[in-house]
Amino acid sequence: MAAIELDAIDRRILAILQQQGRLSNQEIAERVNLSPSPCLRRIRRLEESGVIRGYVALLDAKRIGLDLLAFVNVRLEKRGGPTGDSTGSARGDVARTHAGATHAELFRAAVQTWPEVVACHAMAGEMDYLLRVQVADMAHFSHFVQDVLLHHPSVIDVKSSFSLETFKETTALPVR
Amino acid sequence: MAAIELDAIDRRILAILQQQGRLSNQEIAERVNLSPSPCLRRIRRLEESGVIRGYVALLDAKRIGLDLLAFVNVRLEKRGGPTGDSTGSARGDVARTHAGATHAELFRAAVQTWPEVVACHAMAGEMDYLLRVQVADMAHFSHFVQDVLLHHPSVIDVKSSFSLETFKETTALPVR
DNA sequence: CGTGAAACATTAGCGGC
DNA sequence: GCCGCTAATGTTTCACG
Repeated sequence: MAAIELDAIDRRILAILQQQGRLSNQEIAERVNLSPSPCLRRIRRLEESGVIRGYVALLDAKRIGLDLLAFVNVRLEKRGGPTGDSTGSARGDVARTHAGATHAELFRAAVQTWPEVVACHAMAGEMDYLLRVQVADMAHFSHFVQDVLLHHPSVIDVKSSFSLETFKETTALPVR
Repeated sequence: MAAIELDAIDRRILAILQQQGRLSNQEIAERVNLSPSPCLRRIRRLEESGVIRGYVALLDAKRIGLDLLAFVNVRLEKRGGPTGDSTGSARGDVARTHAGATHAELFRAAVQTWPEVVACHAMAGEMDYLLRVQVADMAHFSHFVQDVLLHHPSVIDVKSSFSLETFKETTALPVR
């Protein structure tokens, strides 16, 4: 996680690849005024250092039938595992079952397995987790909240907000 | 925006490209048990139909010094443009200045120019917009809120929440 | 950093199922 | 319609100056 030194050319390469991740090395080299080999060496260095995490295709959610985007705030049980005894823990106990998992650990593991949850952040403030949920329609969303989320033993309650329209959505981070 | 018919092979191709957007067509063809040409034809069809919006490199925010992720709820003025007379509008007026821009339009245009705002959604419910803001540290965030966001004539007030940790974050949508 | 050559990938045309 | 072959063209990659 050491901060990697980036010069002006590296930043231009990153800006380009954040917009068009499948450009050929030749094309990139041309745009940054380098010949293909040093350009490729820079790209490999950015990949190996972890600055570039990977390359992905972005899909159009509406065109694959995912018309509903919701943000769901989730509050979890704070003490005791779902099966274990939750009362009588000593002060400062991290809540664990005898299986050794806290509510937070169980919830985070479950989140990984739910494909409609595309992002999950632990939040400062009153709500524990913020989920970004992408589903086909309100019927699917309702099913997800009632039968999946609220069914999970660690979840106390949820509050949902719905996106009416997305005006900006980019994976490109500002590279200064 | 017509829904495109996707068969099982199309869905496998999409699943692969959502994970590894720079795989060669040959490699993808092998994984879906097709020869390169029909595989490429399918990919081109998915690109041209707009199911695949594009290809991007994903960067590691921490490695480029962006350590703070915030979600900002923004409430806007509802009536009147920022310079025009806002009182005495007939009922049902969409609030416009004589320049012809509503508060919402001005705000949405401004959002496009702010690189730290990586997403902006119009939300149902009490808050008008949800922004995802990616910055280096609290000093930058504070500057952004005080001098940029609150300085904008259409913004009434903002509420910020901070991500402590991100447990899941994927651009891959479930392709059923 | 750049050059060049070998290895590899893409893509259009055509025949077959 | 959709698949797969072939062959020409373009791209990546690496040893070396």
